[in-house]
Amino acid sequence: MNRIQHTRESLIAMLRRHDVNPTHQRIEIAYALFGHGAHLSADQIMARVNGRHSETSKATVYNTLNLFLEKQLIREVIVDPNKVFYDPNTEPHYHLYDADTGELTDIDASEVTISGLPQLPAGVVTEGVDVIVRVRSRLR
Amino acid sequence: MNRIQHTRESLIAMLRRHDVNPTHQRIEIAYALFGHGAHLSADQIMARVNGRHSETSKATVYNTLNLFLEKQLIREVIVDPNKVFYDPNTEPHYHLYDADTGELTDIDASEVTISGLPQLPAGVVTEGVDVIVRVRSRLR
DNA sequence: AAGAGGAGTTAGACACAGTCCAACCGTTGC
DNA sequence: GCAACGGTTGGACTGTGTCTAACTCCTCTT
Repeated sequence: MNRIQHTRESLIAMLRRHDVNPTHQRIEIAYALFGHGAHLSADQIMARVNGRHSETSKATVYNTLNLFLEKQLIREVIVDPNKVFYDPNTEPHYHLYDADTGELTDIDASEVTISGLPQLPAGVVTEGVDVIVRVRSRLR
Repeated sequence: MNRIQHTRESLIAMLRRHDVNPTHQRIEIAYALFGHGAHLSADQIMARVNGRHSETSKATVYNTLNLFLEKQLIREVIVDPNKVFYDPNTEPHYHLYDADTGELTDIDASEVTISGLPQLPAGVVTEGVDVIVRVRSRLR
């Protein structure tokens, strides 16, 4: 996995490239998301951003995440009924979800091929194909 | 698509086969789910069951859906961040989700092949593979 | 027939993710 | 200095889903 080193400057440049005004809070949130390549939920991001003292409000976190989504900086991963994960990796790839630990891992798309998907009706545009491999680690 | 005709008796038999005590409410909910082959959310099921007069409480609907899940009568489909769909079809198959209409359609699994999924770590058991083709019908 | 017991159901309170809104803040331009 | 505007904020609000303690219904026993 190619982990990129993100400096404050490279993050700002990235925001600018995606037409996002780099404010203090947005840089903090971008740092939380891109700093570690992990998949985080909104509340985990809040916790990271407000680590020492509370600095950024819940509204801003949600506003920013939705802005990042819109501007295609990040991706939404819907695997758990009670929280959405945000994925800093926008390259096409798939996911492995462990329902017991709640951990979400990437699967490289280049290794996987899907064939035989049906023709879509006219006027319909594909947004993407999500593949989620669901596993359990704990015995039951 | 093979649509099966469900009589009250066949539903009761089905519940029994899956080790579920067939009470009045459970039969009603099973009827709502299996009567039409559609994917419904909990509130849609509530609306169907309580069509004329309110008969079944929210708690019972959720209890029953979770019981059905546990007993493998139905499957959960997580595609929308703010509601879970319940799928009466437990055969392996995939889904097409239209984010604009909120409609969820089946894709026959026999036509689709996925190859190249990575080896899983030891002690981890695959629960299933979800494939969701996300589309938009509305122009933006 | 009466009562005990257990499974199932219920209303309503609750938990929690996410949205909305109106007030506020900070920067820029004049 | 001050207007304007984008961004942020707390707090109220919404909607799914869970919890709980009381209640109903059915069956079994005597």
